[in-house]
Amino acid sequence: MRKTPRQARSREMVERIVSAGRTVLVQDGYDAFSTNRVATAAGVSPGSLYQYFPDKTAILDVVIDRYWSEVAESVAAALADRISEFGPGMVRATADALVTALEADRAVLRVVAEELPIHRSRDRRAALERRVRELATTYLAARPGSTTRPSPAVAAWVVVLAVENLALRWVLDRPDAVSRDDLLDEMVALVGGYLGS
Amino acid sequence: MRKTPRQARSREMVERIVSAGRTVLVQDGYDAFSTNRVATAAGVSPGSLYQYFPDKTAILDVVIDRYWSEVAESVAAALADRISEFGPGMVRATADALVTALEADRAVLRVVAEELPIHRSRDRRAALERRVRELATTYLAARPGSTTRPSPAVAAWVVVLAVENLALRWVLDRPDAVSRDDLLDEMVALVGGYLGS
Amino acid sequence: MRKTPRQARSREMVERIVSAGRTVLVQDGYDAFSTNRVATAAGVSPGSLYQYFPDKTAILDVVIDRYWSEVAESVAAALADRISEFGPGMVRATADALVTALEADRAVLRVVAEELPIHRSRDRRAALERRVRELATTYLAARPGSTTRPSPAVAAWVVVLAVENLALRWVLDRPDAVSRDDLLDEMVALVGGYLGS
Amino acid sequence: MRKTPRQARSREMVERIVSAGRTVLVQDGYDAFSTNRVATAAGVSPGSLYQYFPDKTAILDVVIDRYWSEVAESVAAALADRISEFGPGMVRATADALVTALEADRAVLRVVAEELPIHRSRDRRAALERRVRELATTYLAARPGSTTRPSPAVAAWVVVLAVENLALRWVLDRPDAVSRDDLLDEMVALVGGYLGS
DNA sequence: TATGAATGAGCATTCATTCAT
DNA sequence: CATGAATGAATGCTCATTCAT
Repeated sequence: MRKTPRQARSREMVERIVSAGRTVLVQDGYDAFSTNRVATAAGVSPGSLYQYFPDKTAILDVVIDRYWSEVAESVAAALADRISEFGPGMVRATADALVTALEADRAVLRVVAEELPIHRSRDRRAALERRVRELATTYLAARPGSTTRPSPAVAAWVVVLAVENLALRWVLDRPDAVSRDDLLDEMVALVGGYLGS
Repeated sequence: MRKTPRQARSREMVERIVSAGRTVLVQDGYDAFSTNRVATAAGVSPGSLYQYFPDKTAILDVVIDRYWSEVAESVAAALADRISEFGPGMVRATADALVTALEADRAVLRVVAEELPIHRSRDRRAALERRVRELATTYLAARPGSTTRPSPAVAAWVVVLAVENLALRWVLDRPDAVSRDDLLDEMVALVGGYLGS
Repeated sequence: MRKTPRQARSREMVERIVSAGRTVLVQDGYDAFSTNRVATAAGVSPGSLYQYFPDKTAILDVVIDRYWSEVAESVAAALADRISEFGPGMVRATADALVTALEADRAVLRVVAEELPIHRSRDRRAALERRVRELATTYLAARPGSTTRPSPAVAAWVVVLAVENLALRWVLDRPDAVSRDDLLDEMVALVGGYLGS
Repeated sequence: MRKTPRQARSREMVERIVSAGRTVLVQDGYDAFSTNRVATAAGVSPGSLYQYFPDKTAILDVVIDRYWSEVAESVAAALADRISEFGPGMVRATADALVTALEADRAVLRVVAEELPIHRSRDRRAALERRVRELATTYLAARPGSTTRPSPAVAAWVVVLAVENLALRWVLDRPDAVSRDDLLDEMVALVGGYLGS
């Protein structure tokens, strides 16, 4: 008698493996992220990994995907929430959501953003940026005092990248001179000054 | 009669090895950066590598160092050149120097900035950022219309990171929507707006 | 239906590897005792060695252990068998057992006793000596005509070392002047004369 | 102007190299006895070693030879000195000389007798043994109460090996239970008892 | 002779992947 | 499906020896 349909058991296994992968990554670092270690942590045999993932990197990719998806979800939600409310409140709320999301799992962030080669995260980060950029472009095109220069697309590119990287570096480096509030203030000032609000 | 003094022959070998390291890195990627491959590319035996470098990472470190040193030198020189000339000209010239320097060897940049585990470049990039940030802090503290908020240190942190990352991403991603001139224009606008010029 | 239980397969592999190790040691010498060569001789891949042994020396240790264990077992058994029977019969029987045990695998003895750095065998030989010495000490303390000089401990030290080395050298060097019977006769005379029987 | 004839300079170099070899062996151990290390210690280049020695082992052989030669010289001298004086005095004096000689350079003995494979010393030790054995055989054949059993040759083989190994092990292991005087006493007793003096 | 840079075969070990059970 | 023993190519590195200078 089968307790769970095949589909569900698959999901369970994938879940176990990904979760073990995350644990190994966080606790032992990227260099220790070996198939044997992940299999052991997942309580399965090395061979079983290959029933659910084509190779080692596929497991890692899911772990990374998951992290950036969560960040993207939070940020997009915050931005969408405030998109109609023109002005600095929206910038601050979005930046706040981003910092909060990045900080939610600093253990993973540390590995993903410092130990891994960047290209492992590239697609996911690009997706996050594109998503936010599109919302921002739309917003910029629609806002009342919209001028012709910079074009909404270019301005969105600039703003999104600047804010994203400032947030990332702040979370990773925790510079003494800059408090969380300072960070948000400066981001608002940066964006505000640039867009000439 | 000695054709080449000993010192020079050493330098030659180091040069050959580092250059081969660069080639391997660019052509075969970070994962293929093995001592045997570097030795083959350099046309020397594996053992010879160890006459000039203590281990594999030392070779890689020189390749990386070399890249970031060139970037740092260009940017610091451009900034120092224009530091007395307050205003947008300085920002544009510095950003221009940075983009030019980053573009000088895109093949290496691609590997160094995307394939390598980030911590391999971190110290070098941190040094570059610190150097520019210190110049910027000094400049900001000295400029005529200096206000109290944001503090020079914080403002320098924001400006340097924002400009650096924008430049880096532009060189790496070459976004269709943003021309080189657009990029420089936007950087000037971003910094100018922020600092309230 | 499982043909061989897991345990047995493990033992089989260990056996194959140790046996191949012995072969390599005997046929190619200690210097050629490399993991690759042992693996080839065992008909397994180099990686498989490490499923059963932590490193190269562990394989060698088992080969050495095995040899000395067999010798120790034979000698201790012979000695224990005759320990109650005071006098020359015991000495002869024990020495005989020792010579027989050493001769059982002269090929291994040659390598173990002459090619290996001595410290590789030291613990095992020391254990063998200690074991026999303790039996001898007990015997000497208990025997009827026990005198005070030499003390049983000292006398046992002398006797065990002298007999062991004579046997070892005889087996290794096979001196023309000394037949097997000569050897045993002389050992009995040596020990008998010393202990003043 | 040549200060020293070629022959003499050769001797000097050989001396330097052998002496450096001894130093490396004693201070760094057998595993560190590499040509580079010996060359450095001798203050010459690795290549120069090969002008005086065919290969690495030849250097080591001289170091070992030298040690055993000194031991052989002392023991043979002591034995020759007392050979006419029949009885225990001779045994004691010879054994004493042996122990003294072995102890004269325990640093070398430690390496030669514990770290090196025995076969490296074999020929030299065999020569020492043969030399002493011949003297002993002659002595035994000539001594007044000479019996037919054991034959002088066999008796000499037994006595020389037993005494040599007892001395060696005592110097190396320094057993608590056996003082230097004990050792000599026991040797005299062992030999005396055996030869029926 | 003396040099010492260069050699390169060889080593012990790892680990993603496979496949017979 | 799950297993896990077995694989074997590949790794970083060493060091006795050579040979052009």
